[in-house]
Amino acid sequence: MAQPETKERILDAAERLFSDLGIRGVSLRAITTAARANLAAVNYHFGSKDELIKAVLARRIEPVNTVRLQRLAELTAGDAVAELEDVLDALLRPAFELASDPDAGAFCTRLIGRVQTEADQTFREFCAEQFQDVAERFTAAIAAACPQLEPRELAWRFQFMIGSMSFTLTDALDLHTRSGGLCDPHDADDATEQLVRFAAAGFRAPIGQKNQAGQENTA
Amino acid sequence: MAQPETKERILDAAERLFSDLGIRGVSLRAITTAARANLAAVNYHFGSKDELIKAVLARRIEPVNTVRLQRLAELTAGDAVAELEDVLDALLRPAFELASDPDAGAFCTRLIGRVQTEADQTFREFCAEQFQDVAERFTAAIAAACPQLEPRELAWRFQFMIGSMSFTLTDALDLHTRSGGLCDPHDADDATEQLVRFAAAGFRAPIGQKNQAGQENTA
DNA sequence: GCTAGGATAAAACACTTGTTTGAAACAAGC
DNA sequence: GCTTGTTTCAAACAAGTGTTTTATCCTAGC
Repeated sequence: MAQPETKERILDAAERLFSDLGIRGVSLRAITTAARANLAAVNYHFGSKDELIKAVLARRIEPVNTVRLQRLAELTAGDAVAELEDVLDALLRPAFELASDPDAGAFCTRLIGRVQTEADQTFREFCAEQFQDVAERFTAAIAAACPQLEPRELAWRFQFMIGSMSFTLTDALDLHTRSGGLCDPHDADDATEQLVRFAAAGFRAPIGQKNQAGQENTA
Repeated sequence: MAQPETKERILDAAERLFSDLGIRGVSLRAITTAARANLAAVNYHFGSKDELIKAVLARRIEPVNTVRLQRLAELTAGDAVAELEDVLDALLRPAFELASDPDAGAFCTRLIGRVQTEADQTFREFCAEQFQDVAERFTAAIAAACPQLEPRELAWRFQFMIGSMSFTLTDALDLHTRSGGLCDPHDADDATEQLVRFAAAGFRAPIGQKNQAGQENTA
């Protein structure tokens, strides 16, 4: 084997291009050119473009989810009930830390966040599968930390929190310039603490009286 | 003019297909076939595929933003300071109501939510432009309703709320089945009230003591 | 030195893409 | 009836797509 770098050069280039132009907006020729590799290298090393995409995603998602579950396991060791803020921190911080990684962070989280809402069912499901276990365990931990929270509200609010995270990871709406430089989504500590505080308050919000169809709410 | 329906049939078909397969994942041939129109009809009526996409987006976004601003104007008439929940309701409900529209709702909001995070800069900017005015006015109204909220926290939390909304509108993570049928993102009343309550609590959350880089937070 | 086998290279493959063309169909105006 | 302008249609266009093929390079192993 001459240099095992080619495979990784392709992964890096693909990751970067995907995050800029979207999964379907990047051709193999663009990837191989950026990676200084031959066009056929992708099919040789990965089999197909779809397999390359999955490899790009898995390379980043797996470590993040591993850290998440590890931190959660520490928090709930010995049947302890973890503090809500700590649970949320364990879920959110690994993602934002990846985003602040100067190497590939910005690229790949923009990509991951994007794939979750992207049209292509193939990769949305691929990511959802990878996330399912994490979602279930953290939902349970949040439920334990908020015993008064109804399952319905828990599901809603979990959805909102993941949406906040995902949206911020994609750099959508360009928070940095929109805030006049006040907020930096790539500051992992700040982003995590801001969202932990926001979401924790949301989870602890009182439940509405009416549980079915409702009229206008006027405070 | 034989039947002015062709143009709208194309818009409808495009909207539906875009929401299912993504903007770039749909060919003009697929659109015109679904619309029972000739391939050349798109270029004839809209000029190009890009212009068709913008037309699809604008047709739905404009009315929603109009309603939003109208409702906000009513709330703040006479320099009144609106209640936070009412401001959030005015921003969120029109979007979720569109999503619950049995005609085109589900399709187009999935599309709109998706475009915000989609890679293609062209249409992300197009949507951001349409949303900028709304964002500025509602940010100001929220600031007025939460006088104690620092601009930095306000910007973060506004981002989180829009992310929650966008993510839910796209049907990401499939909340409906994930919650075992408990939550229905297409129930406009429920979705609005759930997010209003969640976000309002988030906006009212206390601000962290430390404003720069932080160590682990242990409650 | 020579040879196997993994890695790279250039070229062609069959196919889809958005767009354009030129003719046909159609309604309305005089 | 003829013309006018709008709309529809089938066909072709040039360009770009993922994939496959065939040959060449290069390094290890003997």
